[in-house]
Amino acid sequence: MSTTPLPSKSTRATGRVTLSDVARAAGVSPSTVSRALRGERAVDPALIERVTAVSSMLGYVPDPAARALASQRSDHVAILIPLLSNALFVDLLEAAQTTLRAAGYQTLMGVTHYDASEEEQLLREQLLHRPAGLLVTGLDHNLATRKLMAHSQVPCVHLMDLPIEEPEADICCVGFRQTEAGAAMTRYLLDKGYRRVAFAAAQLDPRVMQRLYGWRKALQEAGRYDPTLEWLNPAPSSLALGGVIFEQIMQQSPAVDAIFFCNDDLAQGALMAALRLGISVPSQVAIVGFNDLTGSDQMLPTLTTVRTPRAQIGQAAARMLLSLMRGEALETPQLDLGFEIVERQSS
Amino acid sequence: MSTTPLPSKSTRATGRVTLSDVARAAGVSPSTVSRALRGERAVDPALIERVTAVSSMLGYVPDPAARALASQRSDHVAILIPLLSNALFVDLLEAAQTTLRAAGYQTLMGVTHYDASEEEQLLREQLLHRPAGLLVTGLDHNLATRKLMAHSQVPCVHLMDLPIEEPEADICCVGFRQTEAGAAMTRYLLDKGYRRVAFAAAQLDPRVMQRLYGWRKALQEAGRYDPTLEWLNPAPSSLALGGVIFEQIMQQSPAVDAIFFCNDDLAQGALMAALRLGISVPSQVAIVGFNDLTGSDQMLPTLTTVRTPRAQIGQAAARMLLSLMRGEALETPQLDLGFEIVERQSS
DNA sequence: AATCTTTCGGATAGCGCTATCCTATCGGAA
DNA sequence: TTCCGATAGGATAGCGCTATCCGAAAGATT
Repeated sequence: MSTTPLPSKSTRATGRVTLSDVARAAGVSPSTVSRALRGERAVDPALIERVTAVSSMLGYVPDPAARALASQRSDHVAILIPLLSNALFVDLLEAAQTTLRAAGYQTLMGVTHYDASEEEQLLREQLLHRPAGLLVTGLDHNLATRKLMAHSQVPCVHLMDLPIEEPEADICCVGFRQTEAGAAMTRYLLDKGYRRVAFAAAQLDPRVMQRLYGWRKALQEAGRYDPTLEWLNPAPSSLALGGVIFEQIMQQSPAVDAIFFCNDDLAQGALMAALRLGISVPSQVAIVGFNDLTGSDQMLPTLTTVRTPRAQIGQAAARMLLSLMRGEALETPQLDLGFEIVERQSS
Repeated sequence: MSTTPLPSKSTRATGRVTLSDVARAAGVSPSTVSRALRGERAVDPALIERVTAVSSMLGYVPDPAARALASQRSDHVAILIPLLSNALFVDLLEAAQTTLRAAGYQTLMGVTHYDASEEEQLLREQLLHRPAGLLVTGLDHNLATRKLMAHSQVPCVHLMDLPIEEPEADICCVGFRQTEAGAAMTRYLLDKGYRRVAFAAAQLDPRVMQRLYGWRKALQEAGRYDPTLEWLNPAPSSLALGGVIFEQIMQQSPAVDAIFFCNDDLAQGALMAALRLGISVPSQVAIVGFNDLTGSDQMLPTLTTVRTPRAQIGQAAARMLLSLMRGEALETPQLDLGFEIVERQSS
């Protein structure tokens, strides 16, 4: 007998502690280790303890790739958001990721840039990794995307939006009623005595449009709707654009006494423009925004806005997804986290 | 013979088009398909063409999990950044991710919150997925993290920072000289005639400290250094904090005629505070920032700042990493992308 | 012409884990 | 007591791919 028992055929050893190592050391079969560690089926508590002990003693860590290959499910959760340049989505992302990570999942982020076909392509790429779950922003997706989601059988939670119609049982989402929020802010302004309340928007994604509908509804109900009060710009939202839109409105509709911007960045830009132009806010014109983004409480005057529970939405959606992935039934498939009007100096 | 040739033992069929399917259809061996599709070794061009054709006809897509398991390398690239609440890092992330995605890699993002042990833990989790590459912010990491990186053998590029000493051949990074940038901005202010130039900082990460050193050096060279001009606050950076710090400085050191904030968010907060307090910028005191973040050109007055090439850094780092992952030698392992002083109204 | 290299396709053993089937054991019902 | 279903551990065949080893053919060398 030589020192080398077998030629060993240059086996591709990786030096990793494997499940079989644990099984051997614990004197049980690989199946048992696998089941004990995952809490699958019923395993003798004493065995579970022994396996756990041996496993941590050997420093065993399951290989996600092997697990994914064998089970056809990875430990990834895919998340699709429109932009990273909007703090709203970044907050959503961070909250969701933190929650998912604590549960042992890795986040695969995709940025769609509000482009339906880019969204489709991103989803396709993400599905290759057989994610255990899916978080997507909004309820509007092209047909191919919806088919991919349905066909993949991956549990999915939608962010930010709720179905406009009555609850559909088969769709899970966490958000708030954008239309209500738009209407509520508008009513607040009307209640404060403003009579010509303009609505200024950019980006024009579905949620912005819903806020617009809310504004329209509130004005119509008050008998104060006027189409010339709508200022819609499809360009991406930014502070600079807010300033530009503000100047336009002031020039072309001097009778406007309040402007409801669909997002705080536009409103902040408008506030800066007002300072620059020497237009007094709110005495000459009130300015309000949406989302309560960073800095809105630092403006001069401070900005009245709608506070939206982004972090809570991200976290709640992640939790809901975790439930779905565990196969649990949801008590509330459509979760409305509400909003809050934050009154500050600009109105 | 019945219609079922074999009991088939309920084989775990997944319905997926596999590499073997392609091999069979193309009349070659699996090895050849694998090699042809990956461009590995030398394969007859005619065969490559046939394999490619068959593969796309069948709609074959390689399974990343199987690939990762067999090759011990996934198609993930891990990226570690300190925060998502700072637009700087979000820009970095987006640029890197876009570049990596175009090359077929998925990004695994980790947010360290400037916490060394959280960084270590995140890296550990990411390394489980055997990433093909690694992007990390900064050059400062705790020992365990550095060991993990070295031990893992994963190609790594560092972001934002360059080694202070002369180039070290074995470390790859893309960034600019923070110290130089700090000194350059300070010299700019001195050249403009400002005499008591304060430095105000928060967060105090290594890059902020280097800017501080640059400021010190420039002041010392001009014979104007005074320790009471340093305003260092370890709290997280924010607009609100910028306002607070500004008020403090104005109260306690009224002779200061210029303030160099280590980041634009602080400077923006200071500008808003100045408006609120009726302090005129720059005639009473100049305010300058760093990074040229969104909104700095919209302030009143517009903010003088240092423009840093974040998107370019993210992209260049991703490209560098792609080279490393291909095993190519780098011509410039330490890439200095410079900075630019943007003079606006606030100074 | 004979030998030595390269070059390039094929065969196949894993990579580390889970799903599935089997089997032994143990109560409780008949 | 006998039988049956439930319970829980074990054995093992893949999951889909790549790394490695082979070997035949073609070119290079003497």
